[in-house]
Amino acid sequence: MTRSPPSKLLLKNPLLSLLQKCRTASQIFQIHGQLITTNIISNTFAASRLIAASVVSDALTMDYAELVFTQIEQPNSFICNTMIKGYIEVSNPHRAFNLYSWMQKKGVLMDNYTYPFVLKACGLMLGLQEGREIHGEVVKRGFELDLFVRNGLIGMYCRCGETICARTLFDDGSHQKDLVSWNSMIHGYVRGGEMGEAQMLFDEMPERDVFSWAMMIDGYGKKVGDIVHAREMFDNMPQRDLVSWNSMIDGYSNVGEMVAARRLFANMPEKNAISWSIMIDGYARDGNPKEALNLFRQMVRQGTKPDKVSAVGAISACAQLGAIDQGKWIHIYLSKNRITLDVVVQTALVDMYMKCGSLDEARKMFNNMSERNVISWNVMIVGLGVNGFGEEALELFAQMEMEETLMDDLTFIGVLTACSHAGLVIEGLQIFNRMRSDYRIEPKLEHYGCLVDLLGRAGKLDEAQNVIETMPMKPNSALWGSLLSACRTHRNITLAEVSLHRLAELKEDDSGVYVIMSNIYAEEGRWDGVLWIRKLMTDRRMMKETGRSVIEVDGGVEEFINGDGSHFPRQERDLVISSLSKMMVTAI
DNA sequence: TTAGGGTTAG
Repeated sequence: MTRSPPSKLLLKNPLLSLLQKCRTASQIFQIHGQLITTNIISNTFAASRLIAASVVSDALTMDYAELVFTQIEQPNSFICNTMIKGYIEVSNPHRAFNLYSWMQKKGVLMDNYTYPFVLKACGLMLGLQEGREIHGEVVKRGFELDLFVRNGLIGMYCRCGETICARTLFDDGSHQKDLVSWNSMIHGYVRGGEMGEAQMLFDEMPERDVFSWAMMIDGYGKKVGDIVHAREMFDNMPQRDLVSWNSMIDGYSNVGEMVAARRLFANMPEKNAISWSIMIDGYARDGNPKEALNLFRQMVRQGTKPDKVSAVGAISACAQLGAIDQGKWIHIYLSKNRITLDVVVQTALVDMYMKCGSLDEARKMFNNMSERNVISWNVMIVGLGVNGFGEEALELFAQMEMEETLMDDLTFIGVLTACSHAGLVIEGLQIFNRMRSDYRIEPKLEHYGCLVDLLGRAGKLDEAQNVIETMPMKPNSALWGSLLSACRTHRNITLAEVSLHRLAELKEDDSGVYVIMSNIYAEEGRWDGVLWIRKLMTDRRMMKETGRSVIEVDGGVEEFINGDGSHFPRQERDLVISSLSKMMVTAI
């Protein structure tokens, strides 16, 4: 390919003007073909247009742009800038930065467009060191006078948490500032939860736009949970846009105020998929998966196309409810509507299938994943563990080791839980001991909890007690509770009483704890103990927590509450129970 | 001679 200046003829070339209007992949393919046939592609300007069109198009991946890019012998700055921008858009800041380094190596001159892009890439990959080097380069080449570049620098420092460096640039009076400079700086403070600083700048700034307001609402609502100030901002905002409504609703949802969130959601002038996602996720997190699913169904009915995020919320609601049919329905819906099943959605599906007990589906999904992150592995290991497939969980853990996949503390909670459910005491102990030495992960309270559970279930009660008493941090009620349960299984009254005593000291002796203790006494025929506990519970007016369960009935979710006979006529219910009991007896 | 920087959800 040769480099040639664009002739007047080329500028007017209908193919190139058409390219700017192209949005679909097939349109771009067609023009690409014609550019090759006519050899117009050998012109750098024409190739730039093609790259720009493919980067802008939603239908094409960066792979396609890369394909065109690699065929250009001497890419100019424009082409490189467009590629860097494309990489940022598809959240691949590392490739963006690599291309910048490549430009340096090849001697492609950076211009005032290159720096804002590549600085954003540095901010996104938290590459402070790289950002600093570029800052030096910018100063050396005199680009710090460019407002876009300066704002790029401020943004980069803010993203990397260096608000002080950013502020120095911001406060430098010898250069002009604009609304974006102010907003970038405020955003930096908001990210770090420094709402006082953010507020001061907000009050000082000469003009504000919807960005400024939305950031403050988000900062107060989500970052620091100060819902009162967030609402004040929202109420004072001159012209609310969709984003500010979403931010405010998200703020409420974040602090668990779902009633207030729902009220705003109902009153908002227009909704998008994000508004629905916030509510679905909010309900799912707030322990109301039933309502999360209702909203998801409503969203589909009302014609808002769910995206990946809203689907993940709904899938996790299904997982909480064990609503396998609806989970499958969402899975099919996503495939039918060509919504990409990325690693997050796939992981949510694996988790859902696991929690619903469909292990084969979960395995199939996991095995077919082209990309896995640490969460995907964790979900699989935990799922196998709690479903009693401890050995398989250990195999996966070994596979992770072999593939040198990054592990985190949840991985160890998963694998230790798996060992404990499967009675793999020696394996569990070995893994626990290797946490610090081999993986540099400091065992937390939860890991000690797993260890106590592992030993307790295996009947090694003294060793479990020893762990609790010698561990480096203060044991919590879950640990003593776990030991108490183990004492019940292995009939150890003395240690059970010690555990109960410790739980009482921690003021965590709720009704559940006493019910277990009472059962232990009863199983040993210690009726004096049973009476003592019963009296204690009555004196303290302790109530047993109401038992609840949910099942799927004809595509809906039904909740059953212990003692509430309103669902079925009593006779019918008794009939079902007795036939189920018979089936179970026959099965055994 | 094509383009640019600052908000929202896992």
